[in-house]
Amino acid sequence: MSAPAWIDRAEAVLAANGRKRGGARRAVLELLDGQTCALTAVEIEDALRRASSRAVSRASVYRILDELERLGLVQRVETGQAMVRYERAHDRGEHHHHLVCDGCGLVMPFSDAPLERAIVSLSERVPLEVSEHEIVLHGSCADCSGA
Amino acid sequence: MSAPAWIDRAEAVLAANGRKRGGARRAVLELLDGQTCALTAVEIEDALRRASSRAVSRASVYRILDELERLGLVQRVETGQAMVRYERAHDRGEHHHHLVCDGCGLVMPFSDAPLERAIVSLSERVPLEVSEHEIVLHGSCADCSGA
DNA sequence: TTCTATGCAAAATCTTTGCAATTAG
DNA sequence: CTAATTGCAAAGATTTTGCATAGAA
Repeated sequence: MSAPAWIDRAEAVLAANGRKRGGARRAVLELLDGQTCALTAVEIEDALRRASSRAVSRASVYRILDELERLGLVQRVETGQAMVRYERAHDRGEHHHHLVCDGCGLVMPFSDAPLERAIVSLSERVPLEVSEHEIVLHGSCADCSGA
Repeated sequence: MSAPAWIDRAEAVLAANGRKRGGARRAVLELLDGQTCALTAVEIEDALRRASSRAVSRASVYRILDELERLGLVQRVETGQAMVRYERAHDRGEHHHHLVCDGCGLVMPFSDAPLERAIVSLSERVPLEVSEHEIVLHGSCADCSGA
């Protein structure tokens, strides 16, 4: 899948921008590289603290995420849950969006080719030079619908 | 357009839920009814303070928006600009999404039938009982692209 | 009267900054 | 040695809550 390892590309981009390596950022990159969906800054901090990897201060998590976002290495995901979520920027081709259960807060990824085509087509007819798009479907997951 | 006046429907729903009328909420409803796109809580507060209408405290604006949202009368819009935006819930048929200029923060509405069809179709194939969906296209507006 | 609506100010959250110490190149 | 990286604590910004008063039914 991410053969050219996203994490390697990230390090390359960082180096190209005159950045030096740091343990905190490395830990964040490794964590994000292993995720299948978006995490909040707090979830990232907690995961790093627990997962033995290496604890990283809250402020650093924010600073690192902010920087990675500006460099296009991670993408913000607004799920309408008060906290912003971040995830690895997708390599061309793999691209997903999110399903959010308003009952329990569960966030799941999904992707749909027809939808992507509709977006691409639309992007050319709109008064904005589109660079990104985000789609979030809200509803009730199986567990919450049943309960 | 909104012949059955959204504002009247809102008052009806509120009454049906045992709510009493209040000047602050009325002012918020009137303001939202006249908007073509989403506003933040602060923008709403400022608009009311200036527009002579009636000043409403920040806390009340939040409480009112929160309540209107739970009753399905207004919809939250996450534009990735730190503050949540709110707008009148759309009557069936008219339904729009948002274009956000990451350069200047401009937010514009747009709608696209093919995209809506793709969403509806997709909603039936997803592991979530979908009740809402939100689409945000990010990019650079004419002014910002030129400059 | 009784329950809702509001304002004000304090509190809670999430995020950003300032500063000093550390570390990569 | 110089500039980037981090942690910690303080500061900011946005949103929520507690409490007392005013208002609608």
